[in-house]
Amino acid sequence: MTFVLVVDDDPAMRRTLSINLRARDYEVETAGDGRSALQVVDERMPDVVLLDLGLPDLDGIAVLKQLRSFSRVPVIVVSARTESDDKVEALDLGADDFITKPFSLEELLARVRATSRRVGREEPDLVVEVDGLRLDVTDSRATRGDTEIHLTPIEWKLVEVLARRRGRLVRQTELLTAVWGPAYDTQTNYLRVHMASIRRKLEADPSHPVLFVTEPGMGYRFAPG
Amino acid sequence: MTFVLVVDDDPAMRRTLSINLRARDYEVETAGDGRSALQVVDERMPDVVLLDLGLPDLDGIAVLKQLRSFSRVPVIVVSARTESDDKVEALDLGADDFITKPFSLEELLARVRATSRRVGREEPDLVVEVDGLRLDVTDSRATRGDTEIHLTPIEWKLVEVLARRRGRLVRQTELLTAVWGPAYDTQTNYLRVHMASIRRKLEADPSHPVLFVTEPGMGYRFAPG
DNA sequence: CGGGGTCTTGACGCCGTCTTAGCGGCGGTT
DNA sequence: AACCGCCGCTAAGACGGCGTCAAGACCCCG
Repeated sequence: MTFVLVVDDDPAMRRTLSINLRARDYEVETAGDGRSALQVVDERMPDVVLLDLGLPDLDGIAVLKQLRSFSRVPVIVVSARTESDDKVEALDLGADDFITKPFSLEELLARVRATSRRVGREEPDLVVEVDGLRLDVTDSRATRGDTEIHLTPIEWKLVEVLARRRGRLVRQTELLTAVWGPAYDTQTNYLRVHMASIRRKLEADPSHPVLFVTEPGMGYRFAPG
Repeated sequence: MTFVLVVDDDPAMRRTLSINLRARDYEVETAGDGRSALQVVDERMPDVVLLDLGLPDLDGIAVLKQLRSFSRVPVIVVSARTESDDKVEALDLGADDFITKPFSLEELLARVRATSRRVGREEPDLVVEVDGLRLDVTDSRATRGDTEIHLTPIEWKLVEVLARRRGRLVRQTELLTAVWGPAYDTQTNYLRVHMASIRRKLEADPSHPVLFVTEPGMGYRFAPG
């Protein structure tokens, strides 16, 4: 059964959606503000989140941003605002879909179906060990032997994207959009600088990298072993 | 580079979308009717399809239905009709997103980004193995036995285009536009030079190529086996 | 208000890649 | 037999990408 989290500050809207979703055999949880929404996502891992942008405490956009920092749950943004800027921002921040009020219930349900259709692949814990170095990506912990190695947020994000496709080439554009957003997909000097510091921390010999390999003109590859 | 197929019966719309998408570094192909759209999807496997519902020959819905019978490519349906029934039908038939005309270009681009990000690299691996030589095109990796072979970006692009149509002839014009853009589609000397270095790296006997065959006056063919 | 860590930005040198031009071989045509 | 188009091949120089460093902006926290 699909588990949906409805985030909206309007109790009537929460109620309407709950009733209708439950009638279609969805399991439903609701949240009236951003903080509790984030909490529910963290604790109960819903399959889909319906996120209203007009929330009392946090801006809906801010909620989305925070949410994406720890979860990849599909998010459908619901908003009264039709400005395309809002849509663009939400979608680029990691929203999976966008629907404007007023909407027909059938359309919403169809979008929920379309979005949750893709759900199912639960990713295993991402841990890599290479001669003494241990990278626990899901926990954001790195150790060599017994000593802890500290990586900055940007470094972790890069390592994460690369580790998720280990062995495969990840293009510069992809790394850039993953960390800085689509607008920065030509700023390759960012990559050069930050990949350098990643190597300084993780490579046995930073001047001759074997873990984080450059593919000139294309991207980088995380190639342990 | 993301490869987008634009399906619309209105030439002006096709043109507008092509120009704007190409300006953002998308590779674009267009189709004016359902049949050619299905053909392009079959032959060239785009990463995203923008599908207009009002087509001359087949109904857009019918196109979507047929398309889903053989491909899982992400489809964004574009339509002038705002009826929620249409949206529901399209989404349930396997469309990944729905956007109504008139739309802002930025929103469309954001939806393309969101869709292609979501689907990620689910494309089946394109791997070719011929007596000791292994070409993994999706990973951009080439090995003979245990030794890694390094290809440059241009070489990979050429190999990729050829491998995608393995066995079939690919015209010079097409290779040239794929790598250097439409403005260079007569610079056949580029092809001569770069095909030479591809052969030097990948062919067992570069002076008697069997994998990358020249079809004089027409183009090249990747013919493994 | 001050300080440590992080990120951005620009400059520089090195090195591999791409471009460009020229030459020779091969085959078809007249 | 001579010519012409097309292709393979080479090599030199132009070009651009990458790593590196350092200075300054920024931000969070005390």
